[in-house]
Amino acid sequence: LHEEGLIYRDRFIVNWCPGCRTAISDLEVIPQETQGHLYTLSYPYADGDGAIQVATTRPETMLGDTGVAVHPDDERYREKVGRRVILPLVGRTIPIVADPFVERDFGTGAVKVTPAHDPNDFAAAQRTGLPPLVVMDEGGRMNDNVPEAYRGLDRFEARRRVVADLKESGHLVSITDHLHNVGRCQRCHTVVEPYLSTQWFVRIGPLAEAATRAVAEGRVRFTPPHWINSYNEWMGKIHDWCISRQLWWGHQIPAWHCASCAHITVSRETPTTCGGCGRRELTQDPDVLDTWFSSALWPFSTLGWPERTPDLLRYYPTSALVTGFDILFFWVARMIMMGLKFMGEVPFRQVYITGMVRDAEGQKMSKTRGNVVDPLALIERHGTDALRFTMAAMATPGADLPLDEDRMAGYRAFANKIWNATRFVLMNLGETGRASTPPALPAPAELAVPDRWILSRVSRLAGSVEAALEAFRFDETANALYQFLWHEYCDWYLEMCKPSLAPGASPADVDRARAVLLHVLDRVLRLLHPVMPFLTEELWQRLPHRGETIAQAPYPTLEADLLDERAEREIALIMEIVGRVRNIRAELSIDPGRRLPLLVHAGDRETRALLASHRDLIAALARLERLEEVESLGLAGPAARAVAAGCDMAVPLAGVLDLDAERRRLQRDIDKLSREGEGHARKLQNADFLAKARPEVVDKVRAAHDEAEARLRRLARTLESLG
RNA sequence: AGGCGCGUAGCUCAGGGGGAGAGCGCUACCUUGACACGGUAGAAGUCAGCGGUUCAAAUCCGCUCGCGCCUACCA
Repeated sequence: LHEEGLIYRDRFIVNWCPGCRTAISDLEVIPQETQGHLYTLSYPYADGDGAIQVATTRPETMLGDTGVAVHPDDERYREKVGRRVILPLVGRTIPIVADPFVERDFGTGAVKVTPAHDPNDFAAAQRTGLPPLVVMDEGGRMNDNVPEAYRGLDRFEARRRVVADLKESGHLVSITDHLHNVGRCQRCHTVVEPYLSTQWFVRIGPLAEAATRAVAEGRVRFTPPHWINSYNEWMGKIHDWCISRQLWWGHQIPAWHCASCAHITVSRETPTTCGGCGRRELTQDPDVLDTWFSSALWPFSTLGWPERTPDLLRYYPTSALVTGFDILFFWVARMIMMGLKFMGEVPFRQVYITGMVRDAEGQKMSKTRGNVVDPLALIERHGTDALRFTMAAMATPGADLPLDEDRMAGYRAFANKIWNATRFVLMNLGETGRASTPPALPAPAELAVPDRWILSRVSRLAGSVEAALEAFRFDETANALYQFLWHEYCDWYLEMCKPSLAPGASPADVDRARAVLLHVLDRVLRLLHPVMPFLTEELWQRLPHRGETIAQAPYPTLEADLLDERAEREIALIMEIVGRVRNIRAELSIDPGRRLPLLVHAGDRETRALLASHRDLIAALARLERLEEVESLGLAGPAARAVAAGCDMAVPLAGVLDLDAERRRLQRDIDKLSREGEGHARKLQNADFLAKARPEVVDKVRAAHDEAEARLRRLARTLESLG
């Protein structure tokens, strides 16, 4: 970079931390809104009466003033330009100059110029030829360039003394409250001082331009993409980067100073002679590089660069960088710059910007801030996997994630649920559990509908998980796994399996159930492994499995031959029937242990066939005494009624039916259906809707409307029959 | 000062032009041989407000209010 003129050494205004006694970059200065004061000072003209008034928030810097500036077009001061004023307390005479950087509307329209201690003043001084005068040392104390009374004083003590003395001498016009941003050191919080010193800089323009282009061309993609705006905005107004630090830790700058001449030798190897005069009295520059400069090289420097090692060739560029937006400029942008510069290619194809974990007050957690929640304490309370799962579940792209311990507790319960589900499977495996490899999945023809249903569902799950991971949707990944494992596998499939595993079940049923239970559990554990690595490994090892570790087991993908829409439809209807019976039981306060008779009138042949083949399953899930298919429900007598997709149902409750409760229950269902039906009807009566909406939407609404109406009629009749 | 994002159930948050969702919490009942860190059923929202686009808006657009963040050399 130095050979190409992209690194240079210059005497320039930098951000200086008097606490750390080093230069820092723009990014390391944290602006903090602070209630301060605006001091208006009066500088008398050297050649006659009167004075010019200037305003400042840092009165101590007046000791380093070498001029006063006004706007060239400001009528009030036009004839003052070129005159001289006497700097109070110091006695130096300094000129009044004109420069367009002055805001005519602010303060008095005249500004004191302290080139060595203010970036604007420095720039203006370079344009107008005012000399810089450094009045502080590296620790922020006034140096020997100020009158003796102030020498050695800390800058804030000097401020008090200067103000007091100006007041005394009549040069202080006013003090007003003033809210402004004060820059503080990111590391030690000391107020940063703009300070003239000699430092090394990166000429950032060409590097930033290439990096901006790479992102614009899509060679690096951002997730979520809106971060590109921030990236571009920063790149657009970037300043040269001060990379030298007066610190001890870091890469020492490979520059050697000659004791005899002013030449500086910059070299990869330690030079033996000065590149300027050829003598041998060389000392290496004591400064080190900004740690972020070294970090910018990380994607290739860690892989053996500048050698073209096999690692470098294979892993550069890498596929994705996962990181936080707080180091988007510090690190990500600079890795792109340096990667393009030295490798001729971006360092990564994708940047996934995570949300920021925040504390209970919504504050960013950081080591510097000291408000970090100890992850070990969270792990102690909820478990490692629960913590990790929570992070994944909360990771909506673009949103922060406030730490929610209640939610984490919920995911600990989920981990416990998985543990118990696996325990159930293990205790039902019999000799299958002692086999070294999992049993083969039976042929589809030998599988029961619930088997085909759960296999179809887990295959679909693998497909959604893959899509979610591809899109960096870790929240969708976690939620899909949670929903499937708890509410499909545990709530329904395990319950559906129990009859097949009960004593007295046929050996064929037992084998079939074992094989499917294991297959699905194995798949879901693998799918879950990236999000709950410890639990899944522990459980997987206890199941019959192939391979050393679940981490190396193939990641499941959608298996099209396992998809079975018919089985999914059938199970959905079974779930609805069972749900209706459970609702009747709960709403009418019927003893949960009591086995109920259920009369069903099927509306079509398909439903009739379904009922016939799943009589035992429905009876087991709904805790029925018997399931009876009837031609008509009219003769059922006192009974709780319900309608499902393809059938009407009645639970005869002679002698115990609470008619009022039953009426309320039915009425509530009717109300709900009516609201739905009205919404649909309104649309279907709207000619514009029928004409302009997409046909499939119209069809969908019409079907939903007809279904709602049909159910509504049947429910209304039922309610009427109650009198 | 510019830029970005967010306001959806009591809480924490998904969703995102056509049926308002999840977890936790809440209510009722249940110790049923995997699991009470559990089960079943249920209550609960003017999707911040106003206006616009559209056959149709929580969803798109504009404005307002509130909150958060980033960037910035007004002394």
